[in-house]
Amino acid sequence: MAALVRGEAADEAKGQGITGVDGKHMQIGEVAARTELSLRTIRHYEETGLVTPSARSQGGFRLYTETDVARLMVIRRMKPLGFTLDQMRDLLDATDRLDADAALGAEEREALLERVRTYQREAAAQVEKLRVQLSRAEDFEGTLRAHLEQDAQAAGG
Amino acid sequence: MAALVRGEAADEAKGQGITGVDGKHMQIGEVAARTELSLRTIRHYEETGLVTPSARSQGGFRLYTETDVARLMVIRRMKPLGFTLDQMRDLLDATDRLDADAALGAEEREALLERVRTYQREAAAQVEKLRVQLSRAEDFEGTLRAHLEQDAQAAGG
DNA sequence: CAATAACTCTACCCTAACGTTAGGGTAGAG
DNA sequence: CTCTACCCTAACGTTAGGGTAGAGTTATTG
Repeated sequence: MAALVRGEAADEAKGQGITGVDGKHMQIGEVAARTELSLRTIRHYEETGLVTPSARSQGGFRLYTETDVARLMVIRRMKPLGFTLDQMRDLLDATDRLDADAALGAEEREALLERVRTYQREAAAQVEKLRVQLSRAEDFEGTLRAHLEQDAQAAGG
Repeated sequence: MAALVRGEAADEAKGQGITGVDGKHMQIGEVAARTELSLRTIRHYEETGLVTPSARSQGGFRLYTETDVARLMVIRRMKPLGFTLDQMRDLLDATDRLDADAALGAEEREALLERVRTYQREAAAQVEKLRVQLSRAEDFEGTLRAHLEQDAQAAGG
């Protein structure tokens, strides 16, 4: 099991001031606090089929498990890679099915793997882009600071 | 002069297969190639008042100078910092006016400097965010690769 | 059993920064 | 002319949410 998304750590939750409706499920607000994602974002992820809450309350409140939260965390890590939500859904689907392991035709299995490999390559490429962006940003920030210092000189001298 | 945007390097341009309509101006396509920005993006920057081409041809083609290109390059470096186009316009306005140097009331001058300083602080903060994102991205990419390797094992063993 | 605070729901409109057509004009070579 | 390679405007589409309204739900307290 090398699941991208792992859950079932509900035990740990109890001890932490977590209001857990029934100790196993939590409402969207708590999930938002823990993932640092907005309510709107989390709902949006559901709208686009990225993360569906494991349950709903009688009154219709979304109820999430630790697994759901873990999945959201994965998505949060993916975000900087610039994937669209659709791509993320696609990738998570693939890894989910690979992890379900069980009985997959060798052919289907290979197809899934190839899909994941493609994303991995794209991810690597994006990491490179991020590096470039970071250095450009640093560069700019430096220029800006230099500009200020130099300008302060102009004023003082 | 520590201008954020510098131009007037038209000399260097001549030697480089640049079609320069009249040696001093170039059309949008060439600008796009040199800045690695899309035509749409460049036009959009004009729509929002970020970079106005220095001239137009008889027929209405946008004509850019080296200075314009330099300005676009600055913007490109700013992009990863997550500023909005409005903020960039604002900042470029400020630095432009500071560089025009000449006669600025000490008061106005200080106001401009403070504006720039604010952006500089925000830039620094964003650089930090970018670092976090980069590390999250690397992290994810690594996880994904590990996942694949591990999965290859599962298949082989 | 209210009442109430705190939270959540759906539905819908709004935004930024472009992408993407569609339909048409321009520059310059042959 | 006519071709080809560019360029133009106008306008709607897309992505990833933000914000708000109006109404319902849960948990708590008297």
